Amino acid sequence: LNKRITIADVAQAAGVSSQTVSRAINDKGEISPETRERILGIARQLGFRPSNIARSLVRQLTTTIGIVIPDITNPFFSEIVRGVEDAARAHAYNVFLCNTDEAPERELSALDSLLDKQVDGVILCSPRLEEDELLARLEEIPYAVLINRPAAETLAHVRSLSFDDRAGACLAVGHLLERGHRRIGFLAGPRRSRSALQRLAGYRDCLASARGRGTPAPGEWVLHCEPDLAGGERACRELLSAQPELTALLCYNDLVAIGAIHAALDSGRRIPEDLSIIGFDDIPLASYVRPPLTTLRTPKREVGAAAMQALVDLMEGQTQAGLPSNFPPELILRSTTAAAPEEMHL
Amino acid sequence: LNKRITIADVAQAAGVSSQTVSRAINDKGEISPETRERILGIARQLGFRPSNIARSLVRQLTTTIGIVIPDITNPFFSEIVRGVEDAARAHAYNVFLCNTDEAPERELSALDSLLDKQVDGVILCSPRLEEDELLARLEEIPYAVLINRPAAETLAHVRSLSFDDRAGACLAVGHLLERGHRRIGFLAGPRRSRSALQRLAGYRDCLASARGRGTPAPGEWVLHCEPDLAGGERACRELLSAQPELTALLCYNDLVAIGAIHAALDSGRRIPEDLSIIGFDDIPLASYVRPPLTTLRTPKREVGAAAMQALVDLMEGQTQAGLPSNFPPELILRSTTAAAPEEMHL
DNA sequence: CTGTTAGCGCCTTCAT
DNA sequence: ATGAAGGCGCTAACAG
Repeated sequence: LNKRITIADVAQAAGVSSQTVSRAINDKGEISPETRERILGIARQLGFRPSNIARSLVRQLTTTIGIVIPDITNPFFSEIVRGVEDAARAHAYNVFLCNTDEAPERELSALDSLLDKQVDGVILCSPRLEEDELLARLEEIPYAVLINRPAAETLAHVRSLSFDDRAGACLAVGHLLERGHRRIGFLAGPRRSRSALQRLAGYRDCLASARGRGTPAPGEWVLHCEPDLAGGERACRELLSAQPELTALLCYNDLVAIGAIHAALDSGRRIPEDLSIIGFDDIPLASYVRPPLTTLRTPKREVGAAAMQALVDLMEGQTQAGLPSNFPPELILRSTTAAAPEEMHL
Repeated sequence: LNKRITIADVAQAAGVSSQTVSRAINDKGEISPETRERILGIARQLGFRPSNIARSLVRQLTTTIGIVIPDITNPFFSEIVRGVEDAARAHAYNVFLCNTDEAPERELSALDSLLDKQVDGVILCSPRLEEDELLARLEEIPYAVLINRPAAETLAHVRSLSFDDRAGACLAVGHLLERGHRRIGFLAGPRRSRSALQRLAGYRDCLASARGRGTPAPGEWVLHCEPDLAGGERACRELLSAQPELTALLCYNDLVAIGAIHAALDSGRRIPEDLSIIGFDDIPLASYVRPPLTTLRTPKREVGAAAMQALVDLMEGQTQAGLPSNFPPELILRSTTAAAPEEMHL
């Protein structure tokens, strides 16, 4: 409709060169305060908005970043994204959101479209890409921060932050062991998820060391599943009917745990009297479910914010020294765990 | 590091003018198929990526849109955003995400930054801006779709989609009335939210008509609250202690309802025997909570997708005829509602 | 302190 | 079917 008004229009109206206008709006030193104010006044009055895309073209910087996650609908990721966006706003960045549904090819095309848009950096959350493909894409990206996936150390423009999933799983298993549980199952989440694998490793290690050397937990106690309510419900039903001797269940995340509670209750088990359940992440709803869920709290927002901060540091060429890169979960005791039923305590 | 490779580089390598390369990558007609293929081959081989920002500068189009919402952490909005993003991807748009925490000034600055980035359009979800400020901003935006806020009909570049909150609230109240409830409270959500006001209107109308002409529900049965778990919990506690005669509670959304269940259970009430509760939205967790929540399902993803489609139609100058703009909720009966206790049924 | 010249990478005329 | 000139809106690098 009404044509875009440019720096040249302002310049003409102010009777100066467009360069002077540029200096005024960019608050560069070399300009007299009076003319600066005068120009700014005229600009405002004309309704002038600098074109970021023109600016980006010359600066080769867009003050834009991308975040790619499996699914914004998952509370775990929406918390991370919130942390990222808050931090991004504080640094005057805008953020592109991309969902991939854990599909590697969607990850690829998300990264492609972000590269096309010339984002200054990207935050990649729980990538499912194969190592070589990930590395290939990472080479094209100016700066990247990976969440829950170690970065090749050779890449100076890439950083990696992780939740300490292994330690978290250990904490959970330790708690159950203390309460006398010995037959502990694990609803393990997606097979391709790194955090699922880490949590599995923590579960295995802790359980094995408690059972004495050379006696790992039976593989039948572990069942992979979709990381959502339906996945947890289905997996719990299946696992409990195959392994009815289990007295406790560690779950990949809170959604899975809540699904599992549902299935266990349906099967006539009482929680926690007959079956203890521990979740992972401590989503806001965890304490509102019945019974309130014992879980491992992961600092989701903090990690999101830290990822953005790391990205900014990377982009500004600052040092990364001293910034934490491994975020330990915290055990939150609520009401889904109790002493093991009919079990010899020590 | 390695300099960006441009259309000119490809042109040189192919021994043609950059114009020809441009024609090749844009698949314009006027070029021989052979040279086109040859150029495309060279481009691929050189790792050429067209610069979207240069392209945007000349075309004055960015294939980018923005969505502004109160909080991505709220499952209601994350579902809408997911619908938007899916549809956007299908149309080759990227989407900027902005959270406002329902703060009008944050809405303003979100819109500002989106305008600076020259998005082609924006989807504004549950805006809290005053009418005049909203209109002022809308004028600067090329195209906009509002969700849950009627647009001024004079604005040809703006469309509006809404959930039929009023009808939904009526449905809920009707269900409760049928079950014999007469003293029905409403945990009404944010005072400034339009959908809260609509739901309140539906609640009032239906209740008043049931109680006979001229006898509206007492104002003390309504309490506004934050639209989250803690808000619902607190408000329920307060409302029940002030109005212990209530036998049913309609809640602004599922989060509030779940918080309310928590508070009601804590106060010693049984649900649904002593108190019936109805939520709004049907978030995924609604059926996993104990007792499973009776609620009104709003088509969140569909509305998100419809909003994006409407925006695309607007941007492409297509007609909007026949597209729905009012989305009715559906009553989902689960286990938090029952017949009113000790009440004369009819 | 201010203005001029150039060019970011691409596409839209218009020629050829 | 292809090329040459010009410009999208802005800023860097020099002048003055």
